[in-house]
Parts: sequence; C-alpha cells; structure tokens
Amino acid sequence: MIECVKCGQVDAIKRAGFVRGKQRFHCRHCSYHFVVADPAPAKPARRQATIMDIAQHLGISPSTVSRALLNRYGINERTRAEILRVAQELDYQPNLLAQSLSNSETHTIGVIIPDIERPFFASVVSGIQQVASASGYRVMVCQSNESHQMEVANVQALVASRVDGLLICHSTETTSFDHIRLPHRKGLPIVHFDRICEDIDTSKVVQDDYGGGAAIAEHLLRQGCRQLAIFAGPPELLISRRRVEGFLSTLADQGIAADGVRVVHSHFKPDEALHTLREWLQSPAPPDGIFCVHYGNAIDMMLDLKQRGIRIPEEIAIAGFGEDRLAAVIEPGLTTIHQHPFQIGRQAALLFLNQIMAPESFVPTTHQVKGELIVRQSTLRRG
Amino acid sequence: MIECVKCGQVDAIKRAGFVRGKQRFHCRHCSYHFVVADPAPAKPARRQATIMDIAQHLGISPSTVSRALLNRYGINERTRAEILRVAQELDYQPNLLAQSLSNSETHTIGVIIPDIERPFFASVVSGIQQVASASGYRVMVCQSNESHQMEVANVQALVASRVDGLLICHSTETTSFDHIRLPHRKGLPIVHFDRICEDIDTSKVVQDDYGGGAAIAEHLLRQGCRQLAIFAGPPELLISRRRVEGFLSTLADQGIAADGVRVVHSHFKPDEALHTLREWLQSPAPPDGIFCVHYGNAIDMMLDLKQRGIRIPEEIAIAGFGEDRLAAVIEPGLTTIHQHPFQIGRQAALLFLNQIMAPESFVPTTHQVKGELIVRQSTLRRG
DNA sequence: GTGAAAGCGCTAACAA
DNA sequence: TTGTTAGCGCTTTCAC
Repeated sequence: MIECVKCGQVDAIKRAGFVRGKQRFHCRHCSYHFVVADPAPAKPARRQATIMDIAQHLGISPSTVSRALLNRYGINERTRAEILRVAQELDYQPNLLAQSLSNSETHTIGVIIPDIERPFFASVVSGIQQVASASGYRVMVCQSNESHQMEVANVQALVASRVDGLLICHSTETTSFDHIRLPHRKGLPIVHFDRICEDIDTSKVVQDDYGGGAAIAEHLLRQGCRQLAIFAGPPELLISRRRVEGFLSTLADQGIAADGVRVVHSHFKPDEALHTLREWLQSPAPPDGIFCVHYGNAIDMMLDLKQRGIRIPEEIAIAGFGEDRLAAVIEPGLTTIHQHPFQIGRQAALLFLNQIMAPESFVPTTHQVKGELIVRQSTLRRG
Repeated sequence: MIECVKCGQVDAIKRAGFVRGKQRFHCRHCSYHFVVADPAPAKPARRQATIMDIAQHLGISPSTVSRALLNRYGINERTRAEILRVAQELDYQPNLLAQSLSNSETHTIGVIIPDIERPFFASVVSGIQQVASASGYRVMVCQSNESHQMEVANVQALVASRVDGLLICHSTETTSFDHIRLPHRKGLPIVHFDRICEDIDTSKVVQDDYGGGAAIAEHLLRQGCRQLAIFAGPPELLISRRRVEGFLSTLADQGIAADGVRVVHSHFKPDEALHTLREWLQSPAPPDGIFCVHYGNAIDMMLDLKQRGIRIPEEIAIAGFGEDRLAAVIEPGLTTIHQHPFQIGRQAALLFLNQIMAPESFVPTTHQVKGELIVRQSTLRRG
C-alpha cells in the first residue's frame, strides 16, 4: 500500500509514469505528485549496466545517453564526455537484443550448410565470417546434415531469430523449396551458394562445375585414357549433373559418344564407390580413367586400388573434384579441381552486403567461381 | 491535428493509451474517449505477423494469444484452437528477439574457437551443435584466428548479444584472461575446452594430453626407438606442455633422463618443423623416433623425410597427435592419438546445460576425454 | 541540447 | 478464462 506523502491518503493513489526509473504516483485527493523513496536496494546481483543506469548516474535522460553513445550530432561535448566516462566506468555494453528489436535489424547473418565437418564448408563459413565481421555482422551457422527436414527447421529458426539475411547451401535431399520462397517473398535477403535453387530469384555463388568437369575430361584424354568412367552423385543434384555434363561435352567435342562412357549415380557413400569399382574391374573392358564427382570417392577408390595392387596411374588414372589437403597428401597425389571455398564464402557474404546496402537498386546476381585444375601423379601417364 | 469526434474540439485532446493497437484519445473538453479510424492502410509491405495481428483478427487480447502459443494452462480449448488456426493462416513466427528481451534469455550459446577450418575445431563445433539443438539452443560461432585481440572482441560481441553461455578455446596468444573473468563474475555460464584457463573457476573439458603423450612414448620405446626427439608448441601452451610432460614421464619410468631427449618449441609452423628436422638430421646422432605434439608438423616432416629418401619407420619412426583423416591417408599411415573432438564438443555443451538447468546446485566440473592411440605404419618397426 | 513519451513484440503479474 | 498493464533496453520523433 502506498500512502500519499502529503495528505496520508491511501485509496486515492494512482501511478503516474516514471521519473528517473522510479515509479511516480499521483494522489487524487490532494492532487499531489510524488515519488516514493527507493523501497528495494535489495538486488545487488551485478546485472549488466543499462543506458538507464548511466542516465541516473548523471541525472540526465536516457535518450541523451543513447544519442551520445550512438555518436549523434547536437550533443554538448562535455555531456558526451561525461556519458562516455560513466559508460566505461560501469562497463556498459549495449544490449544488442534491445537495439535489434528497436531498429529491427540484428546485424546477424544466418548460414545453413549441410555439414561443418566437411573442409569445403568449413572454408566457406570462414570466408563468410571474414567478410561479415569486417562489416560488423555476426554469423549464425546451422547444419542440415543433408536432411531436408532439418534444413526447413533451420530456416525457421533463423527467420525467427530475425537474421538480416540467409546464406544457404541446400541439402542433397532438398528438392522442394517452399521454405526458402516464403522468407524470400517477405523480402529477406537470401544468397544461394554451391548447391543452388534455380527457380528462386536470389543472388547465387556457384562453382564452375561444368568447366571443371570439362577440364578433367580434357586432361584425362591428353593422358591417353580411352575407357572413361564417371562416379557421380544423385541425378537430381545439380552440381553433380553439371560436372558430368561438362565432362561429356569435352568428350563429344573429341568425337566420343556419351554412351561410350560409364556413368554411375550414387549418394557419395564409400561402399557404393567400392561396389561400383568392383563391377568396373570385373567388366570385360575395365576403365583406364575414372572421374569421381566427389573427391572422397576418389580417395576411397584409390585406397582400394592400391590394396588390389593395381597401379595408379599406369593401369587406371583417377581424378576427383575438390578438397586440396587430402589430395595433396595421399599417394600418388590426387588430381582434382580446387574449388576455392573460402572465396565462395566471401563472395556469398559480399552479395548479401550488396543487397543490404542498396535494397532499391538491387538486382540478383550470379557469381561464378572458377576452379583450378591441379594435376598430380594420379593421372600423369605421360611426361 | 486530432479533433474530438464528439465536440470537435482540437486543443483539449490528450492521448490516452492504446486499444487494439490503435491510439486512443481523450477529450478534456467533453470528457469523451475515442479512437480515430485507421488513418494509414498504406503499408501493405508484408511484414512478419505478430501476436497483435492474431489478437486483432480474433478480437481478443495479445496476452491470451501469447498464453495459447506458449501452451500455458487455463485457456479455453476452443480459443486456443482458433488462435493456432489464425497463427498458421498468417504464418506467424514468434519474434525471438522480443521473446529474449522479455525473458532475458536468448537460447543461444556463444562459441569461440581459433579456426573453424581445422578439422579438430570443426568437429568440436559439430558436437556442440548436436547437443545444443537437441535442447533447443542455437549456436553462434566466432573465430579468433589465434589472435588475442580478436578473441576479446568476440567475447564482447557475444556478451552484447546476450548469449546464455560461452564455450571457449583460447587462442595460443592468450595469456591474460580478464576478458573472461568479467562476464564470469557477472554470472555468465562459461565452459572452457581444449585450451583452458586454470585460474578461472569454470567447467572444463580437456583432452588427456598427459596420458596421450605417455602412450606415445611407451609405444615408441616398445618399437625400439632410443634417440627420441619432440617437436612441441609454444612453451606457454598448456596442452603442448602436458603432452611433453606425459612423454617424458614415461621415459623417466624407464630410467631415461629428460636431458637425453631433444625438445624443440615452436609455433607449429611448417617451416619451423622443416628447419628443426634438418638440424636433427645433421646432428651427430639423429633421432630414430620423433613425436610431434601437433599432427600437422608430423605430416610436414614425413613429406620431407620421404623426399630425402629416409625410410619411415625403419630409419626414423614418427608419431603425431590428433586429426585422424589425414593420418590415415598419408603413407605410411601416421600413428597418432585420436582425440574424439566431437565428444569434446558434446561434453562442453552438456556441462553448459548442467549449469543452466540447476544454477544453484551447480559446481564447476572438469571432464577429461581420453584419447585413443592409433598405431599405424609410421612407427611399426617390429612385427 | 535535452527531455518526455511512444514503440519495437513479447511475457507476466495482477485484476476481473 | 480473459483482459489490463507494466516492463525488458533501446531508438526516435516531437516538444521545449
């Protein structure tokens, strides 16, 4: 029960706003406004200091403090200096949540990748972070584990967290894209990278998969391979298709028909690779040149070939796509296309920033990152 | 200018709270309360729906909607059903910012690691994410790039974002820990992993570095190595020191004095490793067994030894610590301690959850994750 | 230059 | 069972 400090009345008291963070009361009996003395100095639990704390400390209003902290113009230099001093003293850290809620931007980018443990994605994330943090953005990373359902859940979580944008590489499972379409329609900046969705009008960063596949084919032909085979990914996976298409196109240019090339689709699993390899080896005309759309399968196969005592590259040449470190360390060295994943990440982040900076003039762009053919022993049959 | 809808007065109008999200006015002239007709149906820009939108749609109060959405008890089933229907219809997604601000918890864990591109940390992060997302937590990852300054900045950013906890592996540069001490004092749950700080009373997850080093030493001795050498990290780096200590302790047990073992400190850089290797090889009694505290240096050295035509393990046996994939693929296979980084991540997240769940009864715990000696060809000098 | 007050979207204590 | 109100910490008119 609050009683009026002037007339002692108790039931005519109404709250009437705040003064310096304290409840102000109004007595309707004697028309008197007052503030009760601090009733609870009870909570010494060291909270984070707020703008209000600084304001009270100096006997000024929170809005002035806010302005000073935000470096707004029209503030007395002495006031500003005082405010900064006290802020320092109280170890004030702005509450980004409150800030975000107020200006409805979080300065956070949501990133969805299939699996952070794959070096390719780890590098992409690193590239994104570099650009992001240089521009004052934080990054929230989610993994879909190649599950469509997880991917959808991740998108929802990030949207609910009100990220300022979404950078996404779809899971292999993903064939329907409504979960992306909705936030996209609501104007959330979205950038696709690596595994993109062609049906949505977003900015995209893609690998030159077609060119990479073509380069591998050309190289294998030059090395004298004639019985070619491709171990590919799921048929619905765009990047796999593109690599295969590029490969086949080069062959076509050289007058080699596509049906002369074995193409096996898979989910990139090691046992699938080994099983296929066995079948190839048992066929009447085993391949003398193998292209694995995913470097991991190339390594699976190499280890198996070595165990079988089959010489690489003399009997079978083998090439992969991606992941440089392992390819460089295995023996013989694995010929691959280096993808520059860090650059892919950087580009994705840059496209997002472009869109954020100039939303009106923004037009979705597709940026292509060229791979680099790195020739190692696994394919060098000549010179 | 607002004029009273009853008496037409203009200067006796005062704002008087809100009704259904609309401004309510009070005319002091005729004592009439009113709400002006929606002045601006101008913004069809599809915003995210809010609780208020649902409430207005149904002519009920926002708190009822909130309660229904939060599955609180004491809500009419029919009302709840209606609310859920409309929520679905409007594609309502709760604004996590507002929620967080309101209950001052973000359900976000901040993670600071030196470098996501290192497979060890990528796995740790993955382990953290698994546990976190299973408990409804999001994860925000920052990289320090082994820079103390970046690490401090990261801590501040995460604290400002009001993460519910901090999981951190310090940079090699970090020797002062005040940036951790402050939030720790304010009660922010902090878990250290891998590279810990012993002076702060936090939960910790550590590798059994001592045991790992000991196991390597024992194994090398069994293989008949007698001239041992250690390529270590910075002397101030705890995990490096522990591995070395474990190694030396085993030797001591076998009556081998520590000064009979060459120990070189470094920053793990490849050229440092190669330089040291050259010196060792040129010494009067080159080592026949090398332990690299960091697997990367072991690989650097192996590649160099192979180029020099020095046989591994016959002439020199070599062992590393960590990173299984590369170690398995290089030839000869590299003997290492597998660290189970995914488990380390899981444990760190679990310790955080423990603290969150029962803050009163919480006592900082140190959890040790045992490594696993994986013996491969690089050290097998006997059967 | 500064302050009062509204508002961001939500939860929770209290009242009805 | 529901509504009213205050409050989370900040920014931003608008008024003085």
